[in-house]
Formats: sequence, structure tokens, C-alpha cells
Amino acid sequence: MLNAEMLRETTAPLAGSMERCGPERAGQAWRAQCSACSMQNLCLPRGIQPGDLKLIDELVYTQRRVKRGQTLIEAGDPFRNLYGLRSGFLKSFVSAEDGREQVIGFHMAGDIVGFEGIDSDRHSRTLTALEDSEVCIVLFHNLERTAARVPALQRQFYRMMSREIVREQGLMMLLGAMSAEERMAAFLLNLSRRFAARGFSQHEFNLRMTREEIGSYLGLTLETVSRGFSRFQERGLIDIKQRRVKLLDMNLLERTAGGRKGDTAN
Amino acid sequence: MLNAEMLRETTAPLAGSMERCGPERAGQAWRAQCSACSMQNLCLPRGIQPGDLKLIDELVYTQRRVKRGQTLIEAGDPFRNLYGLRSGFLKSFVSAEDGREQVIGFHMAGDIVGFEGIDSDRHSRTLTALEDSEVCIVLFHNLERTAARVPALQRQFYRMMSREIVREQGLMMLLGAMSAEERMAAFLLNLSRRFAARGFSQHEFNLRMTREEIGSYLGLTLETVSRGFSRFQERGLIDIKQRRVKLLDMNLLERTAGGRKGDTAN
DNA sequence: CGAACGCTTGACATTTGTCAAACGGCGTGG
DNA sequence: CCACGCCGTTTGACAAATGTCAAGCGTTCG
Repeated sequence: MLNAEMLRETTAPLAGSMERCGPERAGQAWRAQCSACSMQNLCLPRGIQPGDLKLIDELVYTQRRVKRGQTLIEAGDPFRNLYGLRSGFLKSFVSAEDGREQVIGFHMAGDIVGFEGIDSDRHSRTLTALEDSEVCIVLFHNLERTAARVPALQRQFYRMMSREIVREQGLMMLLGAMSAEERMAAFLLNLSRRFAARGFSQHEFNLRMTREEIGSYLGLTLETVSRGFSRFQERGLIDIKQRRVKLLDMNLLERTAGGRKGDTAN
Repeated sequence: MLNAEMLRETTAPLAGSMERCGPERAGQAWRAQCSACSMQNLCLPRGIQPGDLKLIDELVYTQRRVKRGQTLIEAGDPFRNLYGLRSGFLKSFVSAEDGREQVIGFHMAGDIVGFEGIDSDRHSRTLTALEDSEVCIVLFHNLERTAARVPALQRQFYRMMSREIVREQGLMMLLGAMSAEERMAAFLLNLSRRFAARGFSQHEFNLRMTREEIGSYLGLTLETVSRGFSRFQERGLIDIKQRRVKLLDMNLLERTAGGRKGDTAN
């Protein structure tokens, strides 16, 4: 299945020279190619004919590194690009005026982020790296033009937006109708499925986020999250130590997640 | 401003012969025209050049009536159409296996519904009319084709999907980070803004949904909603009797809604 | 090696949910 | 047109879940 070594490497940045960057916004840019990317079938190029792939390659003109703790997009930034996550792990969140934050999602390789900004021409979420990450930059204007010529790209982009809507609606069910433990079980199963879809173990992985970030995502306090994990452990559902989790009894976890089968999509 | 007469008419169906229809799915179809529709600038045709409007007219090939209590789309239905709400009022909700329901949104004239189905080719929400309604049916396949030729339509459709994402993210902030009273104040202000955007009073309107539906939407029980309204009334924030609400002190309501300025979009 | 940060756990407070009863408006049928 | 019954709403008393505050511990990173 998976050993500690692989776990460490799960979403680590690809090897390459580490450039210096400013304290907030990060990263020197270099060219990237969808046609050579291992995330092809999770990301924008999905379903594109090989013949059209070179059009897509021109779309994605650069990559950028974002180091742990750095911000890729700040809520309020003008909307110009979409970002395809090539490696690493991001969180997105919105803030109220009084400083309260609500984590909206955790993003991993193959996810596209940023299209919430289309409507108002400004981004509405902040995107921050939870570990060193690499993103492909897609000029939205170019995507629009190419999509009008490549129906499969058009379709895939619709799909990805639609999937985000469905994902959020699952999260709403979670926040609006589920108990603390149900939420936590659903959260773990969701992460598990997503790691599995990327070729990693569904039974063992590292959490990239703090208890507080999990709590914000699930609408709970960090203490409730901590206690929840402890109780899961007492019951033999999971084995958890700090950020490292093993899911020991998926069936029971699923039943604990209640009506829902482990969150939705993404 | 607005009188009782107007309130009654707010989103009532247009005059016309009432056809018979089955107990569940409703409605005889007839042709419709975007170019003659008063919801033009809230809906798909927004920003389209007059010259292109006839292309859009061909897109929307029929309308359909949905009577109060009837279901327009059932979760699980195959995805083929989008629906533009011409008049009336709908709710959309998702259900867990154990029967719990989470209301995801309330929809009024000018809203487009159904695009959550694009990703999986099946609808994931159920859409039910809270009052007699009329919808315009848009074959998604046609929309795709026309959008590739009319950039403004493409753009507007992106915007509407993006807006839905932003709307949901506002709802998540509400469900995950706000107290019962904050949620309720935000809810009222959101309805107020949306009625205002459609030319109705922002200070006085009829709720189309039960306390239970409001509760489901806000992640609360119907009793908590009822008590909340009562307390708002005691404090002079609102005047409420059954489904009829007057917002008496918008400023205080906004402060009660806390960090957020009355929900997001739509 | 030390400080800062994240995590755990306990005691207690508060919010919200649950259960129950009663009211009232509205629509239906007599 | 009126009476009855149903459904939605209100309100109360109580229970349970989760949040708050506080202390202490372990890890990790500089």
C-alpha cells in the first residue's frame, strides 16, 4: 500500500531549483506542459483529443511555486487567472469583517481553483498553501477563447465548475444537518477518497491542516475536533497521532458519517 | 413603495389558461421568447447584443408551469435542461439516505437552476415549487453550441455558475461560523436585496416558505427560527405575522447579521 | 536547546435541540 | 356561509451537544 516514505512525498513539490521569493506572494515562473503532466485526467485536459492537446499546452503558459504559508490569491484580488494545482496542498477560505474565517475547501493536485472570481471580476476567497506547492497559471481570457474552439475543453470546464457547486452543496448538508462526529467521519472519508484517486493509500495519510483549520471547515471548534478524533481512536475507528491518520475501520467510519457517504466530489 | 396588492402579485404566474397536469411533474409547454422577457437582464440574455438575441430566442424553446408543491427536477434525474425561472418561487434541496433534507437555496424570477447536474449528467438536487411558477426550458446541448458562437452568452453563463459558487460559499460562512440570530438576520436581508433587485419593496414581503424550510436552509430547527423571529419582533427589528414580514430597522438587522452584509449574491 | 505552536483534556457555560401543548389561520366540505 | 379539521406556528420546560476557558504537554523548528 503505502509506506512512510511515500506519505512524506505525497504532494511534495517536484524536484527543481528553489528560487527566492517575496514574503507574501511567491514564485518565479517557468513554462509547463499539460501534455506531459501526470494530472492530465483529473484536470482541464481531461477528455481532450491528442490533436488538440497542443492548444491546451499554449493555454497553460507558466507554473509558479507557492511556499507553505504563502498566499496565492487574496480575497479581493482582481480575477485574471485560474490555477491548476500541480502538487502540494492549499486551503481556501473567506473572512467576515470581524475576522472570523470559514475554510471553504482543501485543494490538492489536479484541482482547479480560482473560478469563483468570474462573476464579480474579483476573487472572493483567499488561497493559502498548507505545504510547498506548484500551480499552473491559466489566463482566463485565453481559456475562454480556446474553449470556444475546443468543445471538449468547454465541456470539461463546465464540469469542473459544476463539480465545485456539487461539492459545496455536500458541504452544506454537512454543516447544516450533521452532528460533529458525522462531519468528522465524512471529512476523513472524503480525504481518503481523494488521496486514493491520486494513487495514494486510502487508509493512511498525513493531514496537512491544523485542528483549527479542520474545525473551521466543519463548523466546529478545534477542541471539538480534537475530542472527536480521540473518541474515534478509543473506538478503534482510526489511529491518529498528530497529523498522521490511519483509517482502521472504513465501514464503521461510513456508518458514523451517517446518511452521507463521505462528502462529495473533489 | 409597495402595497398589499403588489405583494400578492410579486411572483405569481402570468395570466393564462391553466392546464391539467399529473400529480407530480407538471406542465404543458408553449413557446417563449427571451427578447420579450422582463427578466432579460438578470438571466441568460444579459449583455447579449440585440443582433444576437434571436439566437437566444431559439435556445429557449418552451416554458412550463409548475404548480405549488410540484417537483420540477428530482435528484437523480438525468441532466438535459437548464431552467430559467420566469415567475414564482422554488426551493432546492438535497436529501441524505436517512431522510434528512438540507435546503440549498430559494430561487426566484431570473434565476437559472439545474447546472449542478452538468458534472455527473444527473441532477443532484430536487427542485420544488413553493408557489405556482413558470420556467423556461433550455436544452443544455443547444446552450453549449450557441455559447461557442456567442462569447457574451458564454461569459454570462460562466458568470451565473460562478455566482452560484459564491452564493454557496456565503451560505457556508453562514452555516459554519454564524449564530442562529446572525443567520436569520442575514437571511432576511438577503431576501430583501433580491426582492429589491426585482423591483419590489426591500422592506416588506411575503415569505414563501415555512419555518421548517427556513430552518433547514439555515441549519436550525423550526422552533429556533420561530423564537428568533419573535425576539426580532420584541426588539423592534421586524414586524412579522405568519408569512408576512416588514423589516423595520435595516441598520440594526445588518448589525445583527454580524460580520457579513446579508448573505451573498443571487 | 529553547521557545512557539499545536494538540489534548478537564470543568463549566451557553446555545440550540427536543418534546409537548396549545393556538390560529386557512381551506374544505357540509 | 359557517363549522370543522389540518397544518403551520408559537411558547414553555427541559435535555443534550457543543463552545469557552484554562492548564499542561509534546513536537517541531529556528
